[in-house]
Amino acid sequence: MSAVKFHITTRSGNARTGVIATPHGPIKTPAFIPVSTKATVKTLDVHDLQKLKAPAVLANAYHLYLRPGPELIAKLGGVGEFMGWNGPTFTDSGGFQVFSLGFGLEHGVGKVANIFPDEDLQGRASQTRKRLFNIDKDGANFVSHLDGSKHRFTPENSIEIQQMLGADIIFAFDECTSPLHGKKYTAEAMERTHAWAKRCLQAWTNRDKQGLYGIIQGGAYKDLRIASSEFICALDTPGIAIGGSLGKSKKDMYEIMDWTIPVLPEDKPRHLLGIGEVEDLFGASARGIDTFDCVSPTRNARNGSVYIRPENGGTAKNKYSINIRAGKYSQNTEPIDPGCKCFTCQNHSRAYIRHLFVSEELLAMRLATIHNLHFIFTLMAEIRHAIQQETLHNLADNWQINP
RNA sequence: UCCCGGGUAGCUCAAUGGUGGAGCAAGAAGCUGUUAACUUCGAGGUUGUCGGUUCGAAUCCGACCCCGGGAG
Repeated sequence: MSAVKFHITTRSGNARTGVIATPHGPIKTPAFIPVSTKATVKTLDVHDLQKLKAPAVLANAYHLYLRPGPELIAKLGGVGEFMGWNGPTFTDSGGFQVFSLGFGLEHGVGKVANIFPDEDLQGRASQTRKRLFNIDKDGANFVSHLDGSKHRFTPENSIEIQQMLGADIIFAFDECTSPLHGKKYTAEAMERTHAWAKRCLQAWTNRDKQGLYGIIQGGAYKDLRIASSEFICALDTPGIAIGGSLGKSKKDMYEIMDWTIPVLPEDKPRHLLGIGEVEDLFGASARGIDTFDCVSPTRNARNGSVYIRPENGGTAKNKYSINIRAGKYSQNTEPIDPGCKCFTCQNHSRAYIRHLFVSEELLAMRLATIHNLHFIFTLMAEIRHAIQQETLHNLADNWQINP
């Protein structure tokens, strides 16, 4: 008996709408899942999340393992119960931290294009910091970023931790690579991820309560992506995630999706890890992605970057957000995004939000987070509606996007 | 009126004869499975004014202006 079931409700081209049934309720797809790394969507409480109609939240095994510990969370009823959230929950495996606190920390890079296409590892040498994770064949040793204590993750204990955390959807322990990794290393990491995925499948015993997603790797290499897709799909997990490096540009990212998605079975939910920005949500939904998670809306909100529709004052370079700290908003009485129905825009001006940011008032981050998540959830609802109406291209045109 | 101290970036202050700096503020950019209320960057100056000494003055000298404190 599978804990996670998916059925498609409509199709339009490669895009589809559907419902993922979880033990804590349904998720209408395509859906954006906000990140609640340490069992909180930063600055918000669960009442906010309910009012915003967050479809689910995604917490993190590495962070919750270090603090407060999976035993405690298990004892207190699992991560959802612990944080007072009664909707669906996901946990990430800690695989991303193997990368972000290992290679990523050492070289100052992420999984997507935050470098110039011709920049290489040499050019990044000045940004090196000491890595906290060291990977090996069977897992990864790491030192806690909190207190320097030594720990080890393996596929088996990642799954065990995630079973203790008790989220509805859990992810295989994988190795994420960066756009800076060459094909040889990316292939090694992929093979390791495949071996680990089999071990995760073995270790996954709580099948009637939690659904496991396998994770496809392969970087920006077509043959690797296809091979990885075939391998992971053959494991027959309840869901499939696309992880790893998504290249050095949005074009690369879409290319990777175009290689990968045709290999995937129609009847399983597809999660795109760590994406997205506004354009990405269109492009990936149009290609048949069902769920996303990303820190971008919440982190950007806390850093003063708030989302707007393109007609409301964006620049050619940045059509979908403004920097609300900018001096030019000091007397601006409009809401962040005119027409937005969120609490923040219904009640407060750009001038006030700017003042709160400039004054380093905590409310700034909360109001901005409410806005950005409302914006993204509204966008996802529009995308679902457009898929149902077969008008996704019109919607994209309205948003000045070529997905 | 006299005495003392001071006047350098928006603010608080360094620099004691040898190319005027810092912190904060202000400005801009960035952030994609959160080590992130984070990171990066640029700009900003006739050193109160006028004169003098000196190869060279924020620095020494004189006058004046302004601020603070004290005396009468």
